[in-house]
Formats: sequence, C-alpha cells, structure tokens
Amino acid sequence: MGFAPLDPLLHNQLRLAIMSLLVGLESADFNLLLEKTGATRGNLSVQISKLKEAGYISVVKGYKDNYPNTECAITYHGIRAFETYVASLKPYLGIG
Amino acid sequence: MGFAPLDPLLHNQLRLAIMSLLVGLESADFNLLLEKTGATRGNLSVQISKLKEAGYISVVKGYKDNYPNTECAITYHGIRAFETYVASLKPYLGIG
DNA sequence: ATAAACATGTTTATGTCATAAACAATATGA
DNA sequence: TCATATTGTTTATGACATAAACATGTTTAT
Repeated sequence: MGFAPLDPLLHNQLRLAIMSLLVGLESADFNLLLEKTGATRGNLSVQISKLKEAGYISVVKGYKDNYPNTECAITYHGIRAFETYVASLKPYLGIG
Repeated sequence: MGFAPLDPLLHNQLRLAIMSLLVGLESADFNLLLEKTGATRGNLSVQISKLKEAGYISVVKGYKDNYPNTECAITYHGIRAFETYVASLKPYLGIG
C-alpha cells in the first residue's frame, strides 16, 4: 500500500482528460477534444504535442471540409501508460 | 460524464499522499509522513504548510523526547475536500 | 567543556510547467 | 477586396514543485 510515483505526463487535468476520452474512442479531432474538455486552443495544442512526443497518442494532420483537421488517437503505449497510471493512483484514493 | 475541475491543491502527488495517509490515521507526525511518503524534508514542510493554509489539515507543534515535533491531522473540511476530489477524479479514470 | 554529529524542520533559489495571449495561415462571405 | 471566421501554433509569464542551504536545538564523543 505504498505510494507509487505517478506518471507526471498523465497527472495533469487536461492531458488526463484527453487520454480518458481517447481510450473510449476510435479517434477524436481537435475540435471534439476542445469541446469535450473545455480547454483553450492554445493549451490543447501544447498538451496534444506533449502526449504525441511521449508516444501516447498519434496525431494525423489532414483536411476536413477544406479546413485543417488534426486527428488524434491513443496508441498501444498510451493505453498501457493510462492503465498503469490508474492502477498507481488507486492506493492514493483508497480504492481497490 | 463531463470532466469536473480537480482541486489543484489535491492534484499533487505529495499532498495527495499526505491527505491519503491522514484520512486513515488519527494523526501523524512529520517523521511518519516523511517515511511513508519518501519525500524530502523541505518538500514535505512546504506541502504541509499549504494544506494547513487551506484548512485541510491541522498542525500542532510540540516536543517529543526533547525534540521539536510537528503533529498533523486531517480536518473535517479536509475530509470533505478529499472525498470531493476522489469523486471528481473517477470519471477521468473510467471508474464508477 | 567543547566540538562533532544528529534531529527536526524552514526558507530560499531555481528550473519546470501550465496556461492564456498573441500570432499565423487559410477560407468564406459581403 | 475587405472583413470575419476557422484551425491551430508559438510565445510570454506567472505559478509551482523541488532540492539545496540554512536555522535551531540536542546528543554523543573526547
């Protein structure tokens, strides 16, 4: 029942929300994440970059209806990290 | 299933560990928290101060075996905040 | 008795990070 | 063509987490 270290990348409200959404979706574009998380565009852009940098999500830039479109999806590595984070966090919360 | 804001004071590994320990104990002194959390003294001191400042814990300074001793206990307000935090976090984790 | 080592915390300094504001590029509509 | 909207990126800054340095007193060794 010790306290395991928490992945700093996931221990952040916005990044965690992004990951939480992506584990339940095939993929999500920038605007969907924007709407679901309530973040600002700037912040969302930065945090997507960090998650991509870590290999937790894949990011594909394309176009949709003539406009730029950024499509995000969680990777296998990201799923593993998310699950590990959740498991590590539980003892802190008195769960499990 | 929206993402509620997370209490920034509790969304920190060390402060959360402190609170997690205190909800399960009558009280704990500085050294016990030090040992159980694995934190440095400086960091522990700072985070205890912040939790006290917020009224989440009470801090009583006394002496034990001739040495300074800092005894911490969670307050009712702290318990409420912790429970709220846990409840708010669950949707992020896909729990409940 | 004095110095060295130990015990318990606090304060300060600094590098990192989260965030919003400013910017860029393109598209659409009047 | 000018203004406005859409989609995102870059930058600037203020807050924060952390460790190092410091302060105060105690015990032990000599």
